[in-house]
Amino acid sequence: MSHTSGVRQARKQQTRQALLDAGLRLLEHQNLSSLGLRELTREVGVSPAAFYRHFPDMADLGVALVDEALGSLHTVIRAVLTETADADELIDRTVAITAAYVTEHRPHVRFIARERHGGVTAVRTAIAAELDRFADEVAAGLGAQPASEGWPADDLHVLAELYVDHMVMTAAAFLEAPPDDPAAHDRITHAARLRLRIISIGRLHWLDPAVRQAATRG
Amino acid sequence: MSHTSGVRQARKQQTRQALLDAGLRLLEHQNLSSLGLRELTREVGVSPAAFYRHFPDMADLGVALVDEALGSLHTVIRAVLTETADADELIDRTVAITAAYVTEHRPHVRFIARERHGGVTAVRTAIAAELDRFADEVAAGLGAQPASEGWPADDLHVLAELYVDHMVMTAAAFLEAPPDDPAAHDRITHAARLRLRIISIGRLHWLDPAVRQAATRG
DNA sequence: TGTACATCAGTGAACGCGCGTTCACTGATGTAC
DNA sequence: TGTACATCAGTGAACGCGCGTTCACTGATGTAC
Repeated sequence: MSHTSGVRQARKQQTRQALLDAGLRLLEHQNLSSLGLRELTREVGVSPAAFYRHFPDMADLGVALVDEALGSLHTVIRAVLTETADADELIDRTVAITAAYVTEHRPHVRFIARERHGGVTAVRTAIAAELDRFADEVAAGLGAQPASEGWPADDLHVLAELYVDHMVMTAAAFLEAPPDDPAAHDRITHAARLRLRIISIGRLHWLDPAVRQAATRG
Repeated sequence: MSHTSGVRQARKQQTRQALLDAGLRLLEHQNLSSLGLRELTREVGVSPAAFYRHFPDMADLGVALVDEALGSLHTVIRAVLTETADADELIDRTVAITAAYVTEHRPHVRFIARERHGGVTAVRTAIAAELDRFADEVAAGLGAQPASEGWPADDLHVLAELYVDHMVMTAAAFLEAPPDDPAAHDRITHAARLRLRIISIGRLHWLDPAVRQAATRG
């Protein structure tokens, strides 16, 4: 029978984690497609061949990093969506959580932003799949709100994608600012809230014919 | 006196352009940070050393590609903003122009999406600068509209950035779809219009206290 | 128009270097009895 | 508990290869007179 918690397994996991951590460190200033296998194992302090005990290639390590970066966010998103009823509070909490996530997981967020449209197909696909799942969860959350009455499911999903894209956009903005610049932090927070509120208001009046007509007059 | 239109200059420009074109071709499936100098000159059919007659390094070629990809869009943006008064028409034209630009300049758009958050600082900076200029132009256009009365300049700029980011987001969506898939094209067009309309409606009712209060009730 | 000299885009060879992958191996950990 | 064998994460040497950069060069184009 195979053992899953022995000393050997634990040590293997440690090395695997060291590879992921070192990868994230080295990817601060470069793309996954230019990260070298030897460069990575040198950083960790193992022989180049050791890499193959954990990943078949770099793309595979990248996919593991995607999971590490985004996998834990699903429960957070569901919690915020179900616990928060008030729209303004939801916006503030969403922006605050995004800011906190960037502060605490800066290298992970940078990796996602950098590889979302990067040159490694498997990684791009993995990121897109996670973001799609986020959109599904947000769509489910929106669908449960009274304000969504009269919305076609398709359009509700477009709206959910808009919120997700906006979250990513805000995370990227926090990323570009220096980590210890309160003024920049506040500016980005303000902008993110403003944008979310505009979308929220637009959403609420989407089905109001009088409002729609006014909107077309620009 | 230096000659700018001689046979020699023209031939030099041809080689330079061949390097840019080949670069764009090779960057379809990889990042700039992993594009090799020899790989590029091989594709063009010149010796590796010839590269240095045109660019000091790959980052510099990347910056030239940014200019090629985004430089010509400023006049387009200004034209659309000043010529179009009706909001719905502006939305439709913006989406149509975005779709056309992706169709006609697919490799350029892919390059921008890929390197916007990529590992080459000089290129990232150049892209950010161009997008900032777009936002300035959009902000100026919005400021000239009667619907912008009562908006602080800062918030108007946030709104302009939202429109620009949305344009990039839409371009990325067109990019991910197969080039010859009318159904996907229509779906993305519909989603892009819907999102722009929601933002447009939210913008118009931003300063309406009754509407804002309703929005916070979610 | 012709001639003598200057410019300079592109060449081709050479350099040292780090790369990804393979392989037989070692020795600590795990298993069976 | 002790022993004999199996497993397997990590090693270290070796391989062929393509890389970026340099340099003196060539020969077509440009300039001066």
